[in-house]
Amino acid sequence: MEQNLQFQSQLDTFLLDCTAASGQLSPWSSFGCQSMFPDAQLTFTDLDVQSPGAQGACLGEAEASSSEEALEVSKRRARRLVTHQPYKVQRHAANIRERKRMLSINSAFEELRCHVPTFPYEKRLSKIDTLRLAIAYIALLREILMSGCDPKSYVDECMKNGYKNQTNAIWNTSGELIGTF
DNA sequence: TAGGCCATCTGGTCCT
DNA sequence: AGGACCAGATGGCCTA
Repeated sequence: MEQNLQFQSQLDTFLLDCTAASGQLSPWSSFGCQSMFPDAQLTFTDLDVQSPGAQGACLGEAEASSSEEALEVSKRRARRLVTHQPYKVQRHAANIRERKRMLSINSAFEELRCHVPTFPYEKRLSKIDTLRLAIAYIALLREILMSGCDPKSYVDECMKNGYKNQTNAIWNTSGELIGTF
């Protein structure tokens, strides 16, 4: 946990440094991420052409059926074009924020993994397995509470008979849920 | 080699 | 206006 905080603060400092670097784009791509813009001198027009997302957006815009929609789309585009001088800088800052956001989500997943029981030999739970197992685990705990039985004997009983909760998900600590929620 | 998982980038939308 | 959140696209890595 403490390591986490330390890492977070180091990351914050680093990210701020990158952003503050005289408004220039930092060479983030050299830090292991695959930048869509290997050339930092790309113009906005280049971005429009090269970005797959932008292509999709343009496609969607082209598909706007009604004239009102088309008008709204072109207005939106114009607004974008007008405010684009700092577009690259804004986009880069947004990317940094997004990475930070994903990091915080991932650290929350790590924390959740610590609370979901697995066997030591099991490989690291994926995100989706972590969520599903957490749901099943909570359901099990709830059932133990509702039963009023001794938790250990309840679990022993489950192990003996094969656990099947009320949502039809079969409890399996290897991260595989047989059946559906 | 295909499929699963993941990180990253991106544009859109909503909220403050 | 700017930030948070989201979902789609893409490419890398790993494993069966």
